[in-house]
Amino acid sequence: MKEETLSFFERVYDVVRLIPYGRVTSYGAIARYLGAARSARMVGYAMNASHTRNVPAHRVVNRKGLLTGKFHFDGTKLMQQLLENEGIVIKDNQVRDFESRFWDPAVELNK
DNA sequence: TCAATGACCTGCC
DNA sequence: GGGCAGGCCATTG
Repeated sequence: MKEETLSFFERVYDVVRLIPYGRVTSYGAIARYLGAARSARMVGYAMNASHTRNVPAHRVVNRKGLLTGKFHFDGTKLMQQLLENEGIVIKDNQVRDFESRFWDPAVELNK
């Protein structure tokens, strides 16, 4: 396997894996939870490498609830199908009731 | 080592 | 209210 020195990616993967079923979070939320709110871009970049890891990146969307990374999946509809499979409604590549489905690790994990 | 990129976010016009 | 640009941090070439 690969133990590339506990990089930020591992932290992101860990949080993403903790996302409950039927819930979604944003890059900024994870970044903020990791203490790098200004590194939201890094979170997205980490997901780019998530392909080599068992990480449900489809549960991670941008601040607007838009499936920005759907293009990076095997199929553009794969991400949407995965979310819908979890009970999440997708409208125009956007998560419906995103605020209701939003899962903030900084709050849920700190509870 | 330096430079450029990146599935973003916030602020300003 | 909507659209545009810049900034930040880490990884890779």
